[in-house]
Amino acid sequence: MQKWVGLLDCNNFFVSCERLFRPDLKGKPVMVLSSNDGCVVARSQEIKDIGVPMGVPLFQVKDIIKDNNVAIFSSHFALYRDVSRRVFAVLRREINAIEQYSIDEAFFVLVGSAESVEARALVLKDIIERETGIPVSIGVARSKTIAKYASTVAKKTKGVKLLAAKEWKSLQSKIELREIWGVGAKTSQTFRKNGLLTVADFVNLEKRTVKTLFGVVGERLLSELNEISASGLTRALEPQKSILHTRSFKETTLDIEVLKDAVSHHLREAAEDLRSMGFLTKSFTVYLGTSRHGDYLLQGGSKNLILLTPTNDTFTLMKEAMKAVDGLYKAGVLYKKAGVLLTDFSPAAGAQLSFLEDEREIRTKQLMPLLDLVNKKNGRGSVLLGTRLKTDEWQSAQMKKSPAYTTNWKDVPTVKA
DNA sequence: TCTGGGGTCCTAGGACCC
DNA sequence: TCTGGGGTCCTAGGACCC
Repeated sequence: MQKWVGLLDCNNFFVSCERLFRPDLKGKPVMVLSSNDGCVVARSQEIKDIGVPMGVPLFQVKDIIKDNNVAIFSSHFALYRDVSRRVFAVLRREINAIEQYSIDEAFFVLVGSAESVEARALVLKDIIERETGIPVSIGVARSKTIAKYASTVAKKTKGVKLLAAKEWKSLQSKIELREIWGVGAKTSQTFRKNGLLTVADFVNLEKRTVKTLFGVVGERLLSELNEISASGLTRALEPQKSILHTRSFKETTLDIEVLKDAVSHHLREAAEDLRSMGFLTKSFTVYLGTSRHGDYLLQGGSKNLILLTPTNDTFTLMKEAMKAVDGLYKAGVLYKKAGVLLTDFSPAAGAQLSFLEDEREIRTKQLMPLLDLVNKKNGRGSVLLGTRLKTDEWQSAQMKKSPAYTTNWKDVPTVKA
């Protein structure tokens, strides 16, 4: 029995989510923008065909939008996460072990002959599309990296592609290394310097040579491209290792109070995520950033804070975070971004009690679950800890956001008969 | 005028130790 | 006069991904 790796990939995922509730946009050009409506982060097939690249700033494609009557949406993550959850719930029901790799992709294992596995993949695609309304593609091969490539072929053909040894070998001299998952701009440049352009060039190298020139990453890539799986579905079982909350501001700011407002907002949300995952954090980082474009490029900074006792208590974290902002802040610098990164997790259940914990800490600790419950019921941010400025100076601009069709009762569509 | 946010893994280099 | 080297642990930052 042969063991295969499948990769399920949702087509133009954010666009497909928006189209679920706007069926009139099927077959029409649609884009989804990043926060602040800054760049294009998802494109319908029609937009890709016009030649709009991924990640391009919105202002550079204004004319194209006008000329082609493009429908535009601000990104709406609550909606995408909810649709994602539905898609992978169906996949999980059909295939017991899956490794969700991103909001719109998951790996899984299939066992059997090439013919039977391909037939199974076609059925899976059909079931998911029928039950969720989201179009998907499936790539199948003997390793994740090849399955990933197969899924790009699938998108251009009937939606499912199984790449077995013979066909894969015949393709190798036609596939550039840059097209391979894990080979970015930097790595492909290094490859080129060594005279390696295609997959065929690379897989013909000695294992020892690859290790010397390209390290463990290169070595792993070599075996993956030689149909020897270098990583199983291990990540499926491993807990998340960090939580990052950050956002660019609408406008730059000189004001430390605005920065504190933003940092405390991100910290509240990150701590809420942490609690919902059942973790404590022992180490976290506060970032203040400047614009990536302009005079203050290197003026930002970050501070890593190590806690005496692991915690998920918003108050305890907040105190430290505000001190960190005081330490990082430089007067006269135009800030454009702030964020919080939580790391070094441990399970909240059965955590050691600290003798240093005072009365207040114990009381607020009991408050946290209640706070999360209220916010879950009434929407994030309905009850807040700490002060909150009246300013929305640091918030992001979202001009084109779709209604919260699936995550907020007031936006649920009604059917009229 | 206008350029995202949320992740993972790896590596180089400093601090420290014997 | 002579002035090690190897190990570990940690962190910041790079590279990559969607």
